[in-house]
Amino acid sequence: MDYSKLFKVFSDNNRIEVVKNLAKGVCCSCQFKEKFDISQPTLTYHLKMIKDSGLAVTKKEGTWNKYLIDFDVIDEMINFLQDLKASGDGECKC
Amino acid sequence: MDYSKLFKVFSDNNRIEVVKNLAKGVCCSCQFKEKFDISQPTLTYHLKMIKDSGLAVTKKEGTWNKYLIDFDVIDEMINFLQDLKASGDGECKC
DNA sequence: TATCAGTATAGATAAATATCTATACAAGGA
DNA sequence: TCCTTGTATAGATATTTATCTATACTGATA
Repeated sequence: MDYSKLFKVFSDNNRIEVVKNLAKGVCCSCQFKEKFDISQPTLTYHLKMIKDSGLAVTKKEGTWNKYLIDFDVIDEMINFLQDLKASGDGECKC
Repeated sequence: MDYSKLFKVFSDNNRIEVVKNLAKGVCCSCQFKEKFDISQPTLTYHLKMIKDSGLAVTKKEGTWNKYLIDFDVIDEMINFLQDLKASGDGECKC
């Protein structure tokens, strides 16, 4: 699990919005076009990045290519952050 | 709260390691030097970025500048991801 | 089969990023 | 007050990123 790749998805505000929409079930590019002020190739670029990180999977249905969030991966991110919290108490050990 | 800035902190593997160390209470730069193969100015650059995101605060003690993780901010990130999960069921609504 | 709609790739580019070396600043101690 | 140590800034640079336009590919349908 490459956490840097995963967290990088959320390092861009356009991508955060794309992911939020995917999570809500907006899975077709056609629906994004109305919502964002970015070109179709740029949207494809972001979707590919989200897919490559492991956060989404694709399902081809005829002409449409559906992107679906893998909620287990979000859980892994949450676990990562919770482990980080549990690893210390914030006190300096110097 | 600028989530893109916050998540960007974790988009670089060196920074992830720095944050992990900070969380464990390794708060002085001197201790990082032995652990990482990066120069002192590069480490300062990463620490500044972590601070600017809000994930850490600094406390000057004489010559030393201590960096301390704000665990509440990690909680906010966890909440963000949990809200994302709660926002849908992964089913396509097209 | 020719066309159309949806999607992806190629190529270009401006901006951001991660890194370095050299230098400056700041606080404590000889 | 000068030196040392810890830290930050300046300036340079190679790489990565986000974005675009133009083009290609892929299925469905007339």
